[in-house]
Amino acid sequence: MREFKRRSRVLLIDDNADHLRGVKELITLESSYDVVGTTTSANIGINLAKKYRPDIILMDINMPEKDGLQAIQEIEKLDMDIRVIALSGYDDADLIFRAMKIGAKGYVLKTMASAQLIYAMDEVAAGKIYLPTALTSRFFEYFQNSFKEEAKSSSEENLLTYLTAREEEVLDLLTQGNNYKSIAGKLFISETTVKTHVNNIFQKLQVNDRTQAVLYALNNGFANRRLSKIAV
Amino acid sequence: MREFKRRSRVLLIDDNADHLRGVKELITLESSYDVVGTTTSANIGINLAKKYRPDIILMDINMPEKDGLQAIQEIEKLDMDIRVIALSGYDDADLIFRAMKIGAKGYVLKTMASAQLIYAMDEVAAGKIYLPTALTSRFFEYFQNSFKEEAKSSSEENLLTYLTAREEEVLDLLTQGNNYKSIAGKLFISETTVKTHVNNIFQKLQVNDRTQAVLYALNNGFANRRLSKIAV
DNA sequence: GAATTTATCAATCCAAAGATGTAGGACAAA
DNA sequence: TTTGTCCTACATCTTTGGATTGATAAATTC
Repeated sequence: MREFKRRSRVLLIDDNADHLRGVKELITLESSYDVVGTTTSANIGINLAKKYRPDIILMDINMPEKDGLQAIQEIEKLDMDIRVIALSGYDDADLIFRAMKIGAKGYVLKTMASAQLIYAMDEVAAGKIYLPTALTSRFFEYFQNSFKEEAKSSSEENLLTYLTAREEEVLDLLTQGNNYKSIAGKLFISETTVKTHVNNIFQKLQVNDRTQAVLYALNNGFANRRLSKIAV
Repeated sequence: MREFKRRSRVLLIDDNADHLRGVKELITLESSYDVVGTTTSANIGINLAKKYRPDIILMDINMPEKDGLQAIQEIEKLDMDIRVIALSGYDDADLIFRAMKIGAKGYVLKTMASAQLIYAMDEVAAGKIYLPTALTSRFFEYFQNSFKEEAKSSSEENLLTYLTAREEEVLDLLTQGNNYKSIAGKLFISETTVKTHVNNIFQKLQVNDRTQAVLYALNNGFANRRLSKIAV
C-alpha cells in the first residue's frame, strides 16, 4: 500500500515584510510545504492560525508590536497541534530558553542557511523538536546555570538540616497551610506541643513567624527537594 | 607563535569491567586523549578525580552500587572544572534530563558508534555541551512537558487576576514575609488599611490566612517570583 | 450626573499565633 | 550512670492576625 503524505501547511508571521516575502519564496520554491498564509502582525497571525489550522508556524519573535513569545504561548494554549518554530535574529540564551520553555518546537536564526530552515521544518513536521547544535549548547549552558545557584543554596549549610525529624514533619504541614489545631490533629499530639515544635523551628531557621518559616523552607529545597527554581 | 595543545586527560568510571576495558582501548587507540585512570567504583572514581584532576570524566550512570548521577553531582560540587560526560545504556528522557540538570556536559549512549563518543569528547573538551540530536529531542519533550501543567494552572481561571493593583502590592509584600506593621510602613498607609486589603485578598483567593495566601500566590505564578516547577 | 469601584481609615472583638519557662519520660551516647 | 537530645505537655502572657461593620474621598464607568 502506498501512503500519501499530505503536504504540510505553513503559516508565516514576521513583522518584517521583506523578510516575510523572502521566506515565503524560499519555502515555495525549495520545499514541499504549502504556505497557507503570511502576516506581519502577531495578533492577526493568531487568528489565521485558528482559521487555517496550519501544521507549522514560523514565528518571528523579535517583533515590536506584540511579543512573539507571547504569541507562541497563546497559540500553544489553543492546543491544536500546531507546531511553532521560533525565528529570531538573536542567539541569546535567555530567548532560546524562554521560547523552548513555552513550547516552541524549534528555534532557528534568521542568519542561518535556508537549508537549515527547511531541515528544521522537516524535523518538526516529523514530530521532533529541533534546535541547531550551536543553540543547543547555549541552551544547556543557560539551563545548567539556572540550577547552579539552587545547588549551592541547598547544599551549603542549610539551616533546615538542624531540624529534628518531628520538626520537619511539622514544617511540612506548615508549608501546606495548616494552622496549629490542624497540625495537632494530623500528628495526634496536643496543640501546645505543636507550638513548642514550631517555636523551635523558628529559632533554628532564624525567622519570626510561620510565613517566613514557610518561605525559608520553600526557598531552600524543602518539600522533598522536588521543586526547582528557574527564573523566567 | 605555535600553540601547544595539551593532550586532554580522561578518567573512566564504569562498573562493567569489560566495557571499561573496551572504552579505554578505543580512546587510547583512536583518539588523542590520555586515559589517566579507570575504575569500576563510583566512590573510588570521585577520589581519583580529586587526585588526578582529569579534564574529562566518562561516567557510567547505570551502576548498582552507587548512583552515577549522584557521583556526577558530587564531582560538580568539587568545582574543579572537570567535565563529566554521562554514559548510559538507556535513552530515557528522565535520565537525560536529570543528568543535564546536575551539570553533565554530555550524554552518550553506550550503543552509539565509537566515533560519536570521540566527537562528544572533542566538543566537551572544547568547552561545549554535547547531546546527540536524538537525545536532544527527547530532552526537550520532557522539558516542555514539565511546564505544561504549570502553564495550565497559571492560565486557567486564576484567582489572582481578580486582585486590584494595590492588593497585588500588598500580596507581594506578604510573599516576602512581612507582617501588617511592616507592610503599612512600606506602603505609607495605616495598618488598618493593610488589614482591609489583606482581608479582601483572602476573600478573593478563597483562603483563610496569610500563609495560605502566600502559598496560593507562589503556586499560581505570582508576579516577581516567577518560580517554575520541575519534578526532579 | 449617577452608580460603581477602589483606596483609605477607624473601632471593636475574638481567635490565633507566638514567647517564655518548666518538666517528665524515652532513648542513645559517653 | 550520667549526660544530652528529643518529644511530649501545660500554664501564662503578650502580640499579632483576622472578621465585621461602617465611613469618606477619589477615580472610573456607565
